[in-house]
Amino acid sequence: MASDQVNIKRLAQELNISIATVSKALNDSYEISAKTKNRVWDLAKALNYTPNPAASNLRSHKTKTIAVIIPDVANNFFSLAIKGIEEVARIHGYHVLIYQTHEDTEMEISFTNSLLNGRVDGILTSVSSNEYNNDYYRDLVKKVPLVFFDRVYESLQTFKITTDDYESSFAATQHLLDCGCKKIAFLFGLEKLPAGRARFSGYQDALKANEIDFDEQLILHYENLEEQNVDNIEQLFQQHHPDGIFSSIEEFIIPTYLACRNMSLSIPQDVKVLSFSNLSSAKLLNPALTTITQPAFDIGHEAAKCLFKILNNKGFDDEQNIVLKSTLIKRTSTNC
Amino acid sequence: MASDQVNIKRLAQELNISIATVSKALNDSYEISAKTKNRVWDLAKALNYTPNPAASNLRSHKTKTIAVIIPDVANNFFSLAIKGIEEVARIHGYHVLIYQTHEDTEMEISFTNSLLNGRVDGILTSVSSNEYNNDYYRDLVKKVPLVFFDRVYESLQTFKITTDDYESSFAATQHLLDCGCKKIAFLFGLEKLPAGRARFSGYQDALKANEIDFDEQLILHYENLEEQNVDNIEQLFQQHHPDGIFSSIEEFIIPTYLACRNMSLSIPQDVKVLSFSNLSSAKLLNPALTTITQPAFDIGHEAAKCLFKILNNKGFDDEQNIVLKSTLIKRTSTNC
DNA sequence: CTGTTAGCGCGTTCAT
DNA sequence: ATGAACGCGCTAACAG
Repeated sequence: MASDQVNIKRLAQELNISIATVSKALNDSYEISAKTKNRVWDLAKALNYTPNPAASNLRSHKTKTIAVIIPDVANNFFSLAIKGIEEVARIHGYHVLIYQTHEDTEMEISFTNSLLNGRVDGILTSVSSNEYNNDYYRDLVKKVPLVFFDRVYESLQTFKITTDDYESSFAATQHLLDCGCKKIAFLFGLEKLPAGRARFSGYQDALKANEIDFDEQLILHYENLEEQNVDNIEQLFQQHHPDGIFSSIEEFIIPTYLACRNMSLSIPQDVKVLSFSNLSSAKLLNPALTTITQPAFDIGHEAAKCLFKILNNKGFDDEQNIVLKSTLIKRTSTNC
Repeated sequence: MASDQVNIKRLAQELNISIATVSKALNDSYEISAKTKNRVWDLAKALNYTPNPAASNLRSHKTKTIAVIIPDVANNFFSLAIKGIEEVARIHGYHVLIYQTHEDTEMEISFTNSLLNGRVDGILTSVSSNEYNNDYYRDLVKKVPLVFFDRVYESLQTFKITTDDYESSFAATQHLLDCGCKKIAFLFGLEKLPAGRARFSGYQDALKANEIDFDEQLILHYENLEEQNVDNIEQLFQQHHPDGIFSSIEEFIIPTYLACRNMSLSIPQDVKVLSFSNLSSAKLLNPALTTITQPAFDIGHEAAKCLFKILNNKGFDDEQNIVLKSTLIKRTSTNC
């Protein structure tokens, strides 16, 4: 291991000047002569000097690091969002810490708390699926620069980057109706979060706008077990014969396909399927699947930009709420 | 912001004991009385004390942080690997920094260099696609605990976690032959890395074992532009009429599908397709697609475990080379 | 068992 | 324009 770490002390010794001078020179202080600066810079480069981050953090209370807290890295939406975040962070010379909560609220809070002692300059977070921690976050935003993205608590007046869940959900439902669907089932996920509820409202209101009665029976709630979802969907088909499926989360797609296969229902002839999805392989999905795709990368990008705005302005008392647009991607020649 | 950061000094004052005593008590030193320890712990808990990481890093030269350097986060393989890494890190109480190189060698080196000043205790890396930096890494492994995973330099005698690329590629080719293919095209990616070359060798040797002449014309090299790949594949079909496609990287799947669609070739009737892939939505792919799937999560898991073994033993001079098995997942009732 | 002291590497006074 | 001295928060050596 490098026992001969090069630090400003070493530079100072080699140049026969004081540590303070080296420090100032490295920071391009106006009170150092050009000549000295050059000597310092040259040697620093020659010796491959880089400042010790722990030491400068301790002094300056800046870590050049942000944290991203999300439910799951191996999720198309979040991995794309991270990509966006990482890109912005890199431009600002920042480092990015990743934490996944696995939808576990306690883990989420535990991670977050572990970041409050100055480990990071700011946090980007996409909360787990419930609002139990509303009070927690209300306090938290006073302690650390924090930007919520995608999964937010609506009741919190802070920085939030979201998508137009209501509008896109409305449009999606309208699309299914336009395609001739009369009985559209709604596969419900993220029920405890604004995003999930907004998607549900969009669905309901689109039905209303088309003077179609809302039918509680056509609503299916997400279960954590995949087989259970398949069973539930099959049962839904058997009992209520929907001619359209609108899934509010990506996790329902596979169960829907499996259920249809099991029941020999073909898509989109027998039933039209539309789902929220960020599957990178969406192009390959059965061409009958129309999707609503969120701009995951852009959300990460915007969220990070927002955080850096806060970090630079030092003032993070003013709320900001950015809403990005999702895209309805139609897959078939029949447009359904 | 919390200007009233609670530190050991504060604890010491409130308890009327010395800073050193508090420090020792917090670290459960044997030389502190149970009574004092409890007083300290209670107050620490009450005040929500957590040690300042920068300060303890500076002192102890331990950061409780590791870095992961990969080409791209939003890639099914790497996001799963990160998931595995993150899990192991969490168990050890470590933090995880993420960097993506976008296959850019300079960025890769720049990131890596930025980590050599004590920002992290160790690095997990999956190199970009060339061996230009062989010398660089040969020096690097002496400076910092480093584990390579998936994309490695074979010539480096260090810690490497890889998969059985040659064997699985051989098996895949054999599978296509068993399915009746006579002319199998090979879509070549990662050519400059051992993984890519091993996949190619597996293909070649399987042909040889079946006494089929290798035909240079059936090899297609990956281009960065998707449309270009589509064109190339179409041309391949037009000129050489392969009855099987073996893609050594996931990135060829979509172009292959598009080319087949454009040429009205149906899979697997007209042409059998087999590809390396970690697409999470693989289940949904055209059921004609058989895949070789790498244990991405396990690779991350093993790589991280390996790194922690190094960190704990302090001795990272002994090489270690773990090879995990990939899985051939058949999709159709016809097994092709 | 507890306290005093020193220093990790850096940045920031304040003198000179 | 340069340097001496202090302290960020913590740990570890050494006293007592």
